[in-house]
Amino acid sequence: MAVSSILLQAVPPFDFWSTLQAHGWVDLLPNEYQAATNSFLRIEELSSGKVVRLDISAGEDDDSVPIMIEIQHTGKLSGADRSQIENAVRHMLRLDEDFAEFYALCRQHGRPWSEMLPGKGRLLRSPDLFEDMVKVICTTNIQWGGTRRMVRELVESFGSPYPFNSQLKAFPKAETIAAVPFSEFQARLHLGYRAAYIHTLAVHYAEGRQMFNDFFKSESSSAEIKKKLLAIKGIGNYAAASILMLLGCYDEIPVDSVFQQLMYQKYFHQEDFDLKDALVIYADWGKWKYLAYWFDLLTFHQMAENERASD
DNA sequence: TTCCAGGGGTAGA
DNA sequence: TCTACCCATGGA
Repeated sequence: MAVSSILLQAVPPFDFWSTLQAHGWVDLLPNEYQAATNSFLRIEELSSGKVVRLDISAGEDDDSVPIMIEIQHTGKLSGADRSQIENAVRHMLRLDEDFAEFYALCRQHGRPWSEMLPGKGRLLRSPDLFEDMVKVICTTNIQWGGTRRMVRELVESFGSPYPFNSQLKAFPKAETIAAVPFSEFQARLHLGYRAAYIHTLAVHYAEGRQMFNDFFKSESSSAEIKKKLLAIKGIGNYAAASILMLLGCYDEIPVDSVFQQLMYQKYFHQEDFDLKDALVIYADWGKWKYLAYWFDLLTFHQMAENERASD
């Protein structure tokens, strides 16, 4: 086994821990949170075919936050391999996104947003859009434990194994799933009615990867991207808002049971409400609605947790 | 055993 | 645009 390393610099303010913990993505394979070191590992299949293990952690510094990537691999990493790993981690941690405008809005709003510390607000994502789209479909109409199970089944059944520990696998490529007959794909996993959505997505993604990657182009408005997302079977309003967030567009709220529960408990005093009235609550956040809602949700749960602890 | 989850597709109004 | 109904699966 060979070990290499890459050091990145995150421009402050940057909060590594909250980026990992802000939503559940760090707990979905092939990511694995390492609580003892406040880091996470990830098995990544590179374009060169190498399957490597990444251990990603962060240090403390006043001027910049060093992001350390330890890479365990076979043979020698090429320049292209190293570049791909660096870009993947930059993308996952959103090192190139600028949240200054959001932080300024937080300071203008009252609590809880005024307590938003700069550096927070980022939500971890996957290096590849296909992985994030599949994972979002796996969050629909199921509890979180079911999402973790379905993603685990996908990785264990179709992911490329890490050469030094075949128990560890990368997230399956769209091409890999597309090459499996649907009947076999459906039989080997327990995805319910989502099996057809995910298999069809894999086929289309493998055929037209560039079309999906065009979602990242800045000239596409989030409304245009949303329209394209809604045309994909298995993706409705909730999933589209979630995928837009993962793409870096925060202007749509993912209306699901979690959102409804927050509205019911915090804003409508345990009474029925109209969805339009609920969405008005975040209307003045413009293109930052998702982050405003998500921080509201996290702090509401944190306060409830604190109250339980003090009882 | 029943209910429903970090919903979505479809048909019909 | 809105509503009713159906969809697989497994945890609570």
